[in-house]
Amino acid sequence: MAERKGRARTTIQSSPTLDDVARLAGVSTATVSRCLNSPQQVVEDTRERVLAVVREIGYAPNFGARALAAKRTNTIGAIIPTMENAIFARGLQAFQEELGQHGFTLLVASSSYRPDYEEEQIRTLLARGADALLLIGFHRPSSAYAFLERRGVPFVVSWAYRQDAQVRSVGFDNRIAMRALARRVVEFGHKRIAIVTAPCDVNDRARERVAGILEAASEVGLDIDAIRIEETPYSIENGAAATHAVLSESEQRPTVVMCGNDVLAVGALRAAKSLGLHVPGDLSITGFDDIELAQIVEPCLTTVHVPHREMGRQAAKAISSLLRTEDVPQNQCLEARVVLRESLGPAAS
Amino acid sequence: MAERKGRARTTIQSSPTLDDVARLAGVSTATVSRCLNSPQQVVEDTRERVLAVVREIGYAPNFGARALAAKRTNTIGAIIPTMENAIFARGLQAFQEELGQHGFTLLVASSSYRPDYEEEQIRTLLARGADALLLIGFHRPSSAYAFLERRGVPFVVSWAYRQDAQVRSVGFDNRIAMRALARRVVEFGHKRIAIVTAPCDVNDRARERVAGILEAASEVGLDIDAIRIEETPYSIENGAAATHAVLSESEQRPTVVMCGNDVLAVGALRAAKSLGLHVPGDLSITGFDDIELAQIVEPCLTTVHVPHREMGRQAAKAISSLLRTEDVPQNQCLEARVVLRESLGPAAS
DNA sequence: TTGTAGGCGTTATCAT
DNA sequence: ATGATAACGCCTACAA
Repeated sequence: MAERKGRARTTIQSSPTLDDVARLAGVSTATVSRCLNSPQQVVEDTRERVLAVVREIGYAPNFGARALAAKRTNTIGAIIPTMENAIFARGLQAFQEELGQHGFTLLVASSSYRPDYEEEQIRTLLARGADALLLIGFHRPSSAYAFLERRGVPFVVSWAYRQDAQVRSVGFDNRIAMRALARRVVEFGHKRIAIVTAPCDVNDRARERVAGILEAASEVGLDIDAIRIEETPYSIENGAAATHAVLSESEQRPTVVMCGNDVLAVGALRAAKSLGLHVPGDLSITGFDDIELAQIVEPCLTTVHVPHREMGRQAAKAISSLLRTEDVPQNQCLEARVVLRESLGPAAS
Repeated sequence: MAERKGRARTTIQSSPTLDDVARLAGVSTATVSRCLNSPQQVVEDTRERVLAVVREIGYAPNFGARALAAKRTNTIGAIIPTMENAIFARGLQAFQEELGQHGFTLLVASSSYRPDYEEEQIRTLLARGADALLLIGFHRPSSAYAFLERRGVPFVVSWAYRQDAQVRSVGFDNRIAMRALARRVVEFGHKRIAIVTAPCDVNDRARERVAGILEAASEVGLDIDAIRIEETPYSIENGAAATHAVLSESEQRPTVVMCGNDVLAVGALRAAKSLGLHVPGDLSITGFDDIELAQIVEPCLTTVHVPHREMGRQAAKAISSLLRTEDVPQNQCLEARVVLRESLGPAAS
């Protein structure tokens, strides 16, 4: 059954190679290669002839062979914790656009927020020829850093920042940004704060954000130990569940739930709604990231605006100069600023 | 400046190779290769010794070299129109998961909804060693199809369906799905329909959906030519702008705006709000896709639920069997069903 | 079961 | 300006 239809498989014809082009153009493979890689080295006459053949037969250089021979690919690898929600989408898009400007191609992999898996992905991307890597955050086994060092792989950390000259970073200070938001929250009179965050053990951004909240709280003399911290992976569902737990189990209901990012905050919003709580009348909710979602939900989320696009762009520039030149680019700390919207209001009595 | 810090660059040490492993394990490269690719061919004793070395020095096979020698990569390429919003995210995720089960890796590229660019991406992915491709929709230059055929590249079209045995497809019938929704719309008494859709010239899914609406409309004797069709690329902003135009410029305001997908519909919702129109009291709005967003906005979107995950999974299975076996997989038409939610109500007077 | 050796498509170093 | 030719790292007949 379905014998006829399979016929196409029998006419398989593999891609044209440099040799094919060379033969058809009556030159050597070396010349064809030069036409493609350093056109100025070959006289216009032959060049045009060669390129005509290239177009005609639809020749495209074999990437693997090229990588093998040239030992570079102009490909940059990026390993992000998740592709499932929009958290990294905008930044990565900008990263890619800027890389394109510099003649690089992007290869993306996802680590599912698991450092061990990230290490595997690092190997995979390098095996695939990545010339350099973009990594998210600082937290990873020292074996991973050792590996990168041993191989001499240039890499840049983003979505976080430290002065640290050993590890290049282009990002923002998660602790300071979240602290700024928390300060606004306490200014609104909130004294009973709950935190819904991603698991902190393997996620330095989450950890820093929580630290920022605690810092602001202790600045105004709140009891740190009374602050309930609920950890759950980033997702709307999880945010709702965690918030639900926080709201229904506490003896003294918190007046504000500060979430580790907007995705969790949207979940928190949903939980509040399902409990019949009005936001921000009965309960305030805050997020982090300022992704598109933050302005779509109702009420709009008070959050921290992260300059995703700028960050992606600068990270690309850093990597590009790391690869092209000898002067090491500066670490960059971008500004993430608080955005007050409807979901934060005065503390309910 | 920054001389000291650059030192690490000088200790560059390239990746270990098969040769290294072979030498350290005291066997030939062939044996190492076998340990990795067909372990059962080598006796347990040597195998363990070899694998120990592999782990110890952190060997990872060079992908390009492997592709060059083996002429297959177990890599599947997917070219999707956009990564900017969630439209393809869920399906692609499932596609990837299922591919993983079958031992394949996914490589993604984006065509930005431009067929010419897609053709370039096809070449790129093949040059990078993709063994097969996943493409979205049927519309592309015949040159692209010719190219695929000439090269004998197995590929599957998804997000759309045709009986057509020449082109394998795993998807759903966009026209019929949207027609079903449109029938519900007219049942609600709507007679003045407006359509906000992605540009139809290069997008067969968009075209089919519009056709579905027109079909349902003419079934009940509505004047097709009176239906305003606004074309704009998928984005919330664009959806809002197009809807704004439709609502403010029409002499007779439509009672329902049917959008080509949920993203546009969310924009439409925003436009309605900014004009002070209550949804669905003053105006009904419908979407397509049933992405997460559809249930987050207020009011929730009436839309067509596309079985994204199932589609991704089945597409992966189809490609896998296309690659592994000789029997050609059946084309599959999945069901996309209408989901009634708050944004659709009886026609306003 | 294991080793030997040729070749995959490019780039880059020499010559010419 | 162009042409030979030796790598690049791996796979896979084929031989032993």
